[in-house]
Amino acid sequence: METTEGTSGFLSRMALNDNKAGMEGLDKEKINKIILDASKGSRFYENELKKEEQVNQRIKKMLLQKEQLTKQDVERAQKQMDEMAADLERSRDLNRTIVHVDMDAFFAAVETRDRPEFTHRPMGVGSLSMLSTSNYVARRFGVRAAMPGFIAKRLCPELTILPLNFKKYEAVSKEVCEILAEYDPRFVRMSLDEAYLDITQHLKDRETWPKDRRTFASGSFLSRGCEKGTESAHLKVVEVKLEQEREGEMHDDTEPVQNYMKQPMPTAKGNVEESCMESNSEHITNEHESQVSLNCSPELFDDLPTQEESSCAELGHDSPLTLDCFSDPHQKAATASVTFGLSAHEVAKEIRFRIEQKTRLTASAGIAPNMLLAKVCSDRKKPNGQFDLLPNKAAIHQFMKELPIRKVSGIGKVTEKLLKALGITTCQDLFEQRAILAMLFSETSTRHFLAISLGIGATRLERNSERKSMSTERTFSEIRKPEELYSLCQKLCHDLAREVQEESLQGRTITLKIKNINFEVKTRAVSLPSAVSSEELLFAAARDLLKIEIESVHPQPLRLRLMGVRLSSFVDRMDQKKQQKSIDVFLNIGNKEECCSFLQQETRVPCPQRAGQTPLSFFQRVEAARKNEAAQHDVFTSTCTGQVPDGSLQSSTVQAKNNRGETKESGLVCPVCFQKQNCKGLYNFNMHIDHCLGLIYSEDVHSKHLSSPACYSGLINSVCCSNQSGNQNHILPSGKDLSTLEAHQEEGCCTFASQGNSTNKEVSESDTCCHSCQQTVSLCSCAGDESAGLLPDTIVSPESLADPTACEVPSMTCPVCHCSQLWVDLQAFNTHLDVCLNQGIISKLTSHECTDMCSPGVSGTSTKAGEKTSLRRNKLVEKPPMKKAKYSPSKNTIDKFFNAQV
DNA sequence: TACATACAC
DNA sequence: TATGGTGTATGTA
Ligand SMILES: Nc1ccn([C@H]2C[C@H](O)[C@@H](COP(=O)(O)OP(=O)(O)OP(=O)(O)O)O2)c(=O)n1
Ligand SMILES: [Mg+2]
Ligand SMILES: [Mg+2]
Ligand SMILES: [Mg+2]
Repeated sequence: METTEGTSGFLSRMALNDNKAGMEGLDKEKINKIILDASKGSRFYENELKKEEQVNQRIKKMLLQKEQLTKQDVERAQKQMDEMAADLERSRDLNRTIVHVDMDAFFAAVETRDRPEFTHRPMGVGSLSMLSTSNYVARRFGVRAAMPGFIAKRLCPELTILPLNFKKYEAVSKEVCEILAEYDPRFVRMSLDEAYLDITQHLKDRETWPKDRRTFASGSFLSRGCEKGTESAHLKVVEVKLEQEREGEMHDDTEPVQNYMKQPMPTAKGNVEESCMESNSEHITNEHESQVSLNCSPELFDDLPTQEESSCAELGHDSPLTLDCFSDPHQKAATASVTFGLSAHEVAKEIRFRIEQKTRLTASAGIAPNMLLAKVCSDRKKPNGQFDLLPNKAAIHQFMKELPIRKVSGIGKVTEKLLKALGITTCQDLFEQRAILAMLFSETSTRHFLAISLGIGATRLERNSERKSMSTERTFSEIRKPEELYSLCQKLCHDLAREVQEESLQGRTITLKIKNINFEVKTRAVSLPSAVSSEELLFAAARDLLKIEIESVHPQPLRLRLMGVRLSSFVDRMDQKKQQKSIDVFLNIGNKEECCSFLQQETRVPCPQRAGQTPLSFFQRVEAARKNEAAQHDVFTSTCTGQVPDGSLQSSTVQAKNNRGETKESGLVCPVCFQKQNCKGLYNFNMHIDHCLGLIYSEDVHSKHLSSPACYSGLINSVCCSNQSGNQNHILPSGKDLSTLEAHQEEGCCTFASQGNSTNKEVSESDTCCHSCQQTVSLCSCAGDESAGLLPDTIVSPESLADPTACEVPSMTCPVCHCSQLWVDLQAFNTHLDVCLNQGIISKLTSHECTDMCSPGVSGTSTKAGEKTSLRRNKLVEKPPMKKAKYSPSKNTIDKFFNAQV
């Protein structure tokens, strides 16, 4: 409060533009007042005030700190910053041409396309509770994304709110991406409606192209897009022949993009006039609006303010145009061809043109030598425009000089306010205050600020990195009954588990998020010793966290308005593969050269060199594996004496001893230790196998559909990982030792410790609990779903079975009925397993897995999975020294987005 | 590792 | 009546 505006700061800070008021919109005062009136007294508002106060405190502290800085401090910092700046300067690369493309009022535009009656009427997309976005007409009234619909309605009673159609947005997005890919196959999608392209190579290629490759038919009518086009009445189809570079033009623009509460008044966009302003003499930028050159939808012909001429003239300046007005606006077949030039500017125009042709939606673009600048540029001439920043230092400097820091991606509401308290508003200020900043902010922030102030950003597009977390959350009307809270929590876990499993992820950290009815948010997290993905284990953890929260306010009820569950700390792709596929390796041990080498390489376990020899039988392979295992860990002391008659079902002749010399009878036969197991159901059987394999039971067992021996993790994993960081053996927690565990197992548990060395009592932490009886971390007890015991989830997609010969399947022995046959192929074996399991569950052993594991350098170039390939490669790309705001939301699923507004 | 904050769309 | 959902980065303890 002391620092900036007075009361109700978060509302009053709105720096609204003045605007044609009246019918055309509202002015800033009115908007502020309406929003304030609508918010005042609400729990939401109270919480906003609270948060704002915290920020103010932070500012206060910061200023205090600033006062105490000595001259020497600052001088020293100045020196360091100058060095850093020089460093950054040296790293500046002006040789790339980056384009940022962003669709205009995206969701709203899609809706408008399909319901043209909203073209000129204020409209928002979402619900009365929350809007995802609004069209440009509505924006004149202050209606914004992330604003609740009911407040939007107060701002603009005429507002129509349309529900979300996420599938449509996805479809459109895909269409756009198809175009973008032609200019840069490695373009980076930042969200459904925007992407970065590096067109440097395209520009070179383009030079050599025949003209017709830059020529496009202008077919049926296009939406003239956003309301900006409202002013452009006359359809002009053009033949653009631009080979020359245009004169630069400087255009200053517009309101900061902000939270709706602080949003400046959206102008009715005087872009047209502005774009005709005389160009800056320093030729800093090129900018150009091309909507005029694009088509309009038919109904636009009726309205027509005519400030267009000047714009046309401007357009003509850089584009020799042939204007061809339609006489009949309803003649859909009218066409003209449009040829675009060779420059980056022309490329962006071409892209936008093609997007509009294809989708009937408009996009804006920014062209600059790096991502940071391109992003700012794309916003500058919105909607339906583009802004072009020349790749030289002078131009950039000029551009940055007046640029409000808030315009930069990554600088948001709070940072803006913090910096404003230091007298920093523009990027130039940011540069000038660098010494102070260095003293008050972290090195990371300081560096970031400095880079921004210099207009230096990433020049290499990094492929979206692998996801780090996945979550589901939901807002609801107050819930306070514990039963309901728990059941909601379970539902969330259910949903999350499904999606996690869809991506074959497993994570170790579960985070519960809650928001109480006062909008106070808390997160509570727990990290497990092993990665999980099942509903049951997620819920077991989340439930415990929730329990703590409920108890913490007891006897008051925990009154929530939101709950969410997140999974993170995913196991590394390779590690996961090891886990999931180790049974493959296990079964193939001694049989596949690659597997052997893999084993040797990863585990330093001596592996018999059997390449080229007769394939081993299943038993031989199992035995070989066991010997390796035993040699390494000296755990499996039992010997396999089992000799199973071919074709025998439920073989009762198998003899196997566990490490205490006990013999078990009846039930399923473990394919690893050959003990017959008395486990009730597959659930326990699976757990036994996992244990037998020596791996921490990592829960796949709960998965719904299916199963695969390929998922039994274990033997290999335990061998592979026991000496690797991240999966070390743990010392048994105090109070427990192996005998405790053994005693426990004596009590009827069918599992036994298989990991670690029994002599020194080292054992995997997870072994301290018995998974079979579901006392692991007490996680499973709540699931109560033992009957659903399934074999582990397959991580293997059906297509990976496409080539059953890739890994030979000689005489496999069914781990369930124990019959041994010469299977025709993998599929036959799997089919047998299905029948045998009689669970309606597909059990698949796949063939590629082994190969995949063995040649980690080879990315899965498989059929349609280009993405997995790129994800892999991503890690090889070195990070640019300069930090850019990283954001990879493309991982959202439709489901999730739907969730967003339901 | 846990948690809160800030930011993006 | 009613103020979202998903994901990443960073600072701090
Ligand atoms: N807080 C937000 C912001 C955006 N979106 C959705 C709706 C938008 O249509 C889409 C794209 O976001 P943009 O920031 O690009 O905004 P628009 O495309 O709607 O408008 P603009 O013309 O300013 O780009 O993402 C959302 O759901 N919630
Ligand atoms: Mg957009
Ligand atoms: Mg966008
Ligand atoms: Mg910003």
